[in-house]
Amino acid sequence: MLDDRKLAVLRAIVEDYVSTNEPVGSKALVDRHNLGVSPATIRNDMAVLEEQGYIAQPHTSAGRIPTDKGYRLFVDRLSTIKPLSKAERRAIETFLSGAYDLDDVVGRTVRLLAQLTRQVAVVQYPSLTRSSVRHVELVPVATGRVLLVLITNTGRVEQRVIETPAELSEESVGHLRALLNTCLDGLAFGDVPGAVSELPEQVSAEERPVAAAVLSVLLETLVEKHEEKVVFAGAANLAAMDFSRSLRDVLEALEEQVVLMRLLGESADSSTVTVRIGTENPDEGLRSTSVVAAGYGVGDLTLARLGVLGPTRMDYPGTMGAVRAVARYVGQILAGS
Amino acid sequence: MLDDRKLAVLRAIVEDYVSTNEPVGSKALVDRHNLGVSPATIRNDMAVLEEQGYIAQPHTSAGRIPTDKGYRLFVDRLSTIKPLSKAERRAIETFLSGAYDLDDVVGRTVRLLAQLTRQVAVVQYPSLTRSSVRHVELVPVATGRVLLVLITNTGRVEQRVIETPAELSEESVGHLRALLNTCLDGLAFGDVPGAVSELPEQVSAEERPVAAAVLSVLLETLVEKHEEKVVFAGAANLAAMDFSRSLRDVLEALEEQVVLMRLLGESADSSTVTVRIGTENPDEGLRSTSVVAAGYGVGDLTLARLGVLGPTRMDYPGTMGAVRAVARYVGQILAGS
DNA sequence: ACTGGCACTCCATACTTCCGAGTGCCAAGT
DNA sequence: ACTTGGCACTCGGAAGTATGGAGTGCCAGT
Repeated sequence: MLDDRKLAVLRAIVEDYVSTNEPVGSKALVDRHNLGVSPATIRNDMAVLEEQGYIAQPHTSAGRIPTDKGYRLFVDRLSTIKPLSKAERRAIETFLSGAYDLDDVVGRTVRLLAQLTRQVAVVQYPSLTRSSVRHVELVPVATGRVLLVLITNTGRVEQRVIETPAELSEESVGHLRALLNTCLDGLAFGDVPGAVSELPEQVSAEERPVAAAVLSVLLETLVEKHEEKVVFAGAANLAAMDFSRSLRDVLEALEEQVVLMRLLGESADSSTVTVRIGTENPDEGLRSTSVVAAGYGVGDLTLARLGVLGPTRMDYPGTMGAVRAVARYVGQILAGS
Repeated sequence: MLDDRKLAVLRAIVEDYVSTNEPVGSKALVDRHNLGVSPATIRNDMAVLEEQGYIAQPHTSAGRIPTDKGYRLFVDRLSTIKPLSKAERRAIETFLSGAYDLDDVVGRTVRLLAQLTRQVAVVQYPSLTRSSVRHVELVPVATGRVLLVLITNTGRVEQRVIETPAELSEESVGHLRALLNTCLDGLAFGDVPGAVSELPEQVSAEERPVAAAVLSVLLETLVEKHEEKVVFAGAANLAAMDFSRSLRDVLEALEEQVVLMRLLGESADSSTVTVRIGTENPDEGLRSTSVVAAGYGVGDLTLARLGVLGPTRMDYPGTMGAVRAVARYVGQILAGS
């Protein structure tokens, strides 16, 4: 169907169009890439490619630009992920190694990725559900109020204020805290509900209503925070891009947590880089953008995802390289802290 | 210098220009506002206003638009803050009252304000320096590592991992924790350094190096977090605005924490609404924007600031009303939680 | 199967024209 | 001393009109 030369032509069109942002014609192609044939031949190939839907012309008598389908083929078969330069790797390392808590790691990562790719970077906080309990803390903050602090093995800290139905003595709190920790320490979050269900029987009758309140909030936290936290950076880079849809739509989409979540996609198991191109994107308003994403985590465990959003006209090999590299480094940082 | 009618003319020009976004001419003025005079008279007044620098014409033979100086006069003397409608007040209340922790309060507030004003909203987290200690928690997370959690009276939680120089027994941690809390509980952050300096003498010799490490990190946290946290929302609304400077500059400025901080300005004592117009703004790149800001806090205590950023061509009375109302409600919410 | 030639299309750009809103100024009116 | 109507003038923006060039499709020739 598509012989080698036609594929080469498609690759050349993608590369040229990405770098120049102008529809590329047959003559320009033979000039810049030394295919050993004449423009006329290329034109025939281009006609075929167009018929198959890989490229299109904005107007009659203009050059061709790749379609989403064209980019897809390019990403799948015609390109290889471009590794970062030494300098870039070093930059990542120095930039990320200074972080001192999870917020800081995520913040630095998202800014780094935005700067590296000159696009919009999106980073998801390590998932609660895939984390495990490192410590539970109960702190009385006022009469009738207790603060629940939940610390995960990834360094994430969640807090919730609990209204206790009954007055609570200092030692009851201590007792409950000890109980919770012995019961939950090291437990994966997914296993917490099961473990928790047996707890109320282990406390005295008078503490039981309080314990119940605490536990219900604890479970609620696990569920609610299941809708994960996502941050982005590099919106300024959007201004330099040119969308067919208005910039406003894209900005709006970015401010919706839910959309951001969907955007990164459900985690593929490993740390492979996934690409979603234009209309492959589920969200209206992001139909003229592409997303390059990867999972990151410690060891084999994928904790969350991060990625980059840009125009479909994007340097895929370079972006994929940056995303992959950053994902790996973040994993290392998390493992080390 | 400027008689009443000239002021009325200026007010009319500002109002018309804000609502139509087109330079306003003498004829349009007399039509829309019933000043009892002829266009020619208005022209004379406009000539004076222009000479004084309150208005300008984009090109010869175009209508006039207000200058920054003109807006300034308008805000100071020609307008009154517009109170919100019943519906808007109710919307604020229902939207904010569902919040369950500080992050949530701030997040809801910033989105609310952006939606209400259709501009970019900026909210600063309650300042640490003006807060006081509600509780200090020490949690051993691994051998040689302790997590320091700091809870403020505003519900803010800070955490830091501390590398302890020596191994630390469970009871040492408990001891240190108790010591810290009795010493610091309820203390304003500004007073913490003084109180802390006497602590090392109260611990046994073997615990002293650990205590020193903990204390140094504690103080460091206070200092570092002095650079406050600021969030913004509503960037999508920027797209609808028209800047003389490029949108990119504005977006870039917004992503700089430092700039955002400066943008809200040093806190005026009370909750009065302050306005900074165009070139009054310290930052390059925000020279064509105006900022409407106010402090918020509990009772008389101003904890932080929040505000709105938009084009100089802005509905000042309405925006000031929204900012003032939201600031008050947030104060109430914080006081109640 | 490839190539050179050729007629054709059509977008961008630049140049012109033209209209009207708006101005400044002046002399006359109150 | 203001205010007003009149008038000539300016200038930006819209609409219309070339013009050129890049690119195409097709065809006949190698």
